[in-house]
Amino acid sequence: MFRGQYVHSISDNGRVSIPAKFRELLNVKYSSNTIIVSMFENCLLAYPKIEWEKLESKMLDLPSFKKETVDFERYLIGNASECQLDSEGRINISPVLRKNLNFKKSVVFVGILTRFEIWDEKLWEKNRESGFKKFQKSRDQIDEI
Amino acid sequence: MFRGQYVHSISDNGRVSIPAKFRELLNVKYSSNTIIVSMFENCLLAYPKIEWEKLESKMLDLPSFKKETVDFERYLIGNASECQLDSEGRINISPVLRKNLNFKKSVVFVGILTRFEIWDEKLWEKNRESGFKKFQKSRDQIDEI
DNA sequence: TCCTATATGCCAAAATATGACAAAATCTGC
DNA sequence: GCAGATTTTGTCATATTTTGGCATATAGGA
Repeated sequence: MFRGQYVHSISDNGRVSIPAKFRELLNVKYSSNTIIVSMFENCLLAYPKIEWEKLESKMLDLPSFKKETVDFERYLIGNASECQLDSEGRINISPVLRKNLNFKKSVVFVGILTRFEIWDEKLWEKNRESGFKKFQKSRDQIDEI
Repeated sequence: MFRGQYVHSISDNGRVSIPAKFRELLNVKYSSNTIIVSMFENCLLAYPKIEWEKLESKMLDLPSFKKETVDFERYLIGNASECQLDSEGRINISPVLRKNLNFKKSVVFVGILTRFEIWDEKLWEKNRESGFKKFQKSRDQIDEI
């Protein structure tokens, strides 16, 4: 499972290396070094290809011209890109995504079970306080655990 | 699958190159460099020929005198045109379509699984905020995922 | 038929992505 | 705390993609 936080720097042309722990998981558990990166709220969202394809196959069954489908897919698929890790475990993040999320010098990788997020470091730091508050609030909503 | 966003500039006479990633998919998966381009909401909608034909055959099954069918088909089929990519992977967009959609300097290609959209960049940027809101809303509607 | 506007083909420059290598930084076991 | 191993980062060369320019072809309108 993806877990924990790692801060990495990102080069001028958008290259950034995936944490070694995450790479190992991709190798061992998913036997693949392909991930799909898309946008979410204020951060990138990355899935191992197999996990992502589960999502896509569900989307293919949706009525393709219905407004909700289009809005959903235009955002989630329209911002997605497939990345192969290179020989040193790096990926490229497209100019569009970097611009949207205001990626500057460093980014934070946040592991979340079957996926991980990528945040601009500054924004991540800024949200730390409110993140804690949101966590406190969420505790009361989550009855299943 | 078509995924992600690419910004390309469009020449004065309406020539624009299809993103390399999309071209590769056309080659590898569809073994064809023919696409069908039609109009959609504020943007163009493009399908590989095979996908377009699937769509057409589904339409043939619709009740052909029903008002919704006629309205739907008249718009989607009536605006469609077939394009071959040239040797550098470019297509031409007719003056009529460019005028309708107000295509100026740059356009954005948005991959959506079996098809892709083409937007005027300015308009796409203007809609980014509301696009995110629509995505947030649609998440609640799409309970399969 | 000729003229104009648009479409097409070809070439090459500019911009961008990719791959390989090595230096720097960090982690690990002792 | 140290030595060796691993990980992360920076740099440069190369390949690919995108763009612009120009010449030619084609079609439609006067």
